[in-house]
Amino acid sequence: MNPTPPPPPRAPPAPVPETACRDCPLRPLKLFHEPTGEELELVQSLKRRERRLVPGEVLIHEGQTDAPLYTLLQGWAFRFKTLSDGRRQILSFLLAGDFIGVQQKMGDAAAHGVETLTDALACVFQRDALWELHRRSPMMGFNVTWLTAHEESMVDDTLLSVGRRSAEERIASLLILLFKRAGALQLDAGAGGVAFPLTQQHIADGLGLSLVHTNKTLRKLERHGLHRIAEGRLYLRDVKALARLADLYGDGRPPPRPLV
Amino acid sequence: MNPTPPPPPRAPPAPVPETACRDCPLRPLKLFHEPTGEELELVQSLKRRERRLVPGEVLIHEGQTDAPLYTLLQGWAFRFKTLSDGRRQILSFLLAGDFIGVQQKMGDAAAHGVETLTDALACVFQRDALWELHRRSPMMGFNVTWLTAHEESMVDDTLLSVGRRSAEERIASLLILLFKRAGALQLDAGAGGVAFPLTQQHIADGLGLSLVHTNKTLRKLERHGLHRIAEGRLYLRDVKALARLADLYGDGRPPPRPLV
DNA sequence: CGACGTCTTGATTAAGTTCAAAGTTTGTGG
DNA sequence: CCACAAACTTTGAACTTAATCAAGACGTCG
Repeated sequence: MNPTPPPPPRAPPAPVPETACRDCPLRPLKLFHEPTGEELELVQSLKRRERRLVPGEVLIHEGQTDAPLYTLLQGWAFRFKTLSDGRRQILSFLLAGDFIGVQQKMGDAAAHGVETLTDALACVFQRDALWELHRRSPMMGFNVTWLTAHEESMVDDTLLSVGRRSAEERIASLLILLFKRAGALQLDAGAGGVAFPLTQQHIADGLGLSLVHTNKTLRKLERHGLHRIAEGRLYLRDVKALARLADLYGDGRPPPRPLV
Repeated sequence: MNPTPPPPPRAPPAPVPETACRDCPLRPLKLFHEPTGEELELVQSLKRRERRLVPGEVLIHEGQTDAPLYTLLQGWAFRFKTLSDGRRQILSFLLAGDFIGVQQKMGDAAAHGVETLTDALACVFQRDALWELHRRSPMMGFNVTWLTAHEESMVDDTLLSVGRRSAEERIASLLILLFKRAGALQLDAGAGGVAFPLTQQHIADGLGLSLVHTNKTLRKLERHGLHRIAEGRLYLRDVKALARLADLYGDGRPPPRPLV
């Protein structure tokens, strides 16, 4: 079917100074709820350390039993599952502000792996942070539920794509969705495109397509002037046409969401 | 691509006596956590009423903005999304004990529809029950997060299937998974098979396949003696072979989970 | 330079879709 | 209890999309 080569290994990260939650680089983005001082303190108290990662580094191994909780502070990553013969499906892409590891419910084995696409920085929380969050702040607990539900609805979208959209449609919708997410995180909106660290293999694995067919479809859309990917950036040339292809409805800015 | 005919309409349900949470028919199944008296009272206080449903009835419409929260007490249902030309993807199947509606985050439009497969009974909760649950019982809030994460991990599994498994493999894994879930809910284990209300169209829509190909693949597996579906029941004849096909690992009983 | 990872393209093949048509089961009303 | 309609299942045949196979081009890094 569709095996995927093993991820590229690289040198381990060097130690770095820590960021205080109150100085979290993500807060100024007004993409998130304004936390109270108490909430900030609570999160800070649960944060164990930071972890700096290089591209292709595995944050959580499939089947790992003791994975901690993370919040991605910088960079891109993705969640994935693999079949025993190597076929891989990327379940979702993770960007700054995404919460990682709620799925491996309590002491259970991680049902999916997490790997970085770029250099990245992640907050590491102690294993019982999830419970502490709920126990000590119902609001933060509620936020975690919200984030988890939000994450699920992104997987729902992908499942719709992979199950029912053609290759062209899948790619169009992925490009639009990632463009929006990445755009929301960078100060200057879409003008000069957004950073786009995926290889075609990642796109293929995220959409249930083969590498070759992904390439051909991507080229076709590009030839028709719908988009362009160059030097690690994505430019949408004809959002209308892409949206039409993708059969995407909603377009409003995403509502503010919690940050843990 | 793959349009789906509209769901069959039927007469509206008649009013019925309500069930008290403390007499919840699901509790005895020891499939769920043992709730404290307080928790039971809390849930009871948030429960508004019950809703009895016939097969093919829509519990939540795609895009509906004021959908309440439900817990499915009896029967089967499924969550789905539809493309504007009618192609439909079933996102997950819902069985007794499943919590419905967490995804439509707070006052937002439901991103997916929910429809029954059988006669069903659902507990209806007031709209702010999600928050009340968190606020008044961190443990119940935590349970909601757990359930949401669990639900996501089921979608993850389906995405792996639809993205990377062949038709045979997809069907094998769906049959096994549903067999386990349904089996866990009926007192007598798999001996005589489990109730199985899906039509081939539902299987197709759940696996991203066409109806015709689903039928052919199903027949093939049946001819090879792997399973049998008859009179609305599913019998697994060769679980080993099915599991091998599906490339399924874990087999232990599912851990007890919360019931809200 | 050579090795490796990524992208690109053409040719061939296979899995799955679409079309068409019967056959079967189930529910309804007379 | 029968007749009929509707929904569901089954099968064959033609067609299409996407996978697989095979090479080559390009770029980066040691």
